[in-house]
Amino acid sequence: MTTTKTDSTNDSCPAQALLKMLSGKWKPQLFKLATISPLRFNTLLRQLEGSNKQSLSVALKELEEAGILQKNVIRLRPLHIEYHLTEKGRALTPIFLSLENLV
Amino acid sequence: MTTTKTDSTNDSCPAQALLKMLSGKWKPQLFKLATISPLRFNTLLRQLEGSNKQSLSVALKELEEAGILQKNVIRLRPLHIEYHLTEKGRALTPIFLSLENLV
DNA sequence: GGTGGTAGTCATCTTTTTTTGACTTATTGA
DNA sequence: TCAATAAGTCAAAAAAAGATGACTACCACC
Repeated sequence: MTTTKTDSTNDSCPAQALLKMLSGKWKPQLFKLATISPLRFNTLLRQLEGSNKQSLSVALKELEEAGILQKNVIRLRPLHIEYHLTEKGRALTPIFLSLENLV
Repeated sequence: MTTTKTDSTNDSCPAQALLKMLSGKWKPQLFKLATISPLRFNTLLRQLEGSNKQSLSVALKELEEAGILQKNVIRLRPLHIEYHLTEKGRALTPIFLSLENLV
């Protein structure tokens, strides 16, 4: 069984999944904020007007699954969680900036 | 009427619209194919398995409106139309490739 | 044992995107 | 003028993404 099925959706375009993931609602903002400082859930919820728990939760989880953000639990009084850029996330930063410059 | 409304969706993230546009279904493939040779409608329809007229039509139109592709009418026997990269589209190419290398 | 803060989940509803299939326009060669 | 090919459009349905509001878990302090 060699390659019989032509999966034109993904085969030909490795960037597709990454692009789609990056472009989901709130994701570009989250990524950009993360290049500045680690993210915290309720802070984001207040910061990003019009956002909501569910969407942020999903967005953060997907950025995490894509290996762009990493979750850190911080044992403080009311228990904090911080999301910060991974190495892959940092590698993405200059690409993101050149995209912005193109606009 | 100065800026009263805080449009946090776009203000803070110039790349967002471009990312969203680029990530629509079929768009990354169309872009990538266009970096190789000009695109033709029915050829794409056969080439991209699972695609359909409507989606390709919309995708091509949006890539055109975004200034990435340009439409050329070629007066041949059954009338051909070619979509080719604009300068902006060519500027995007290296960014696209670095995205692919990141995956 | 009740209150308050952080960080969520869950079911449901709404909105946006994508697909389907029938129909349209333009040109040309027989 | 009829058939064939290229390049679409349009209305409707289906699927995916996003929003809403209620609820949960964990800890600490009073």
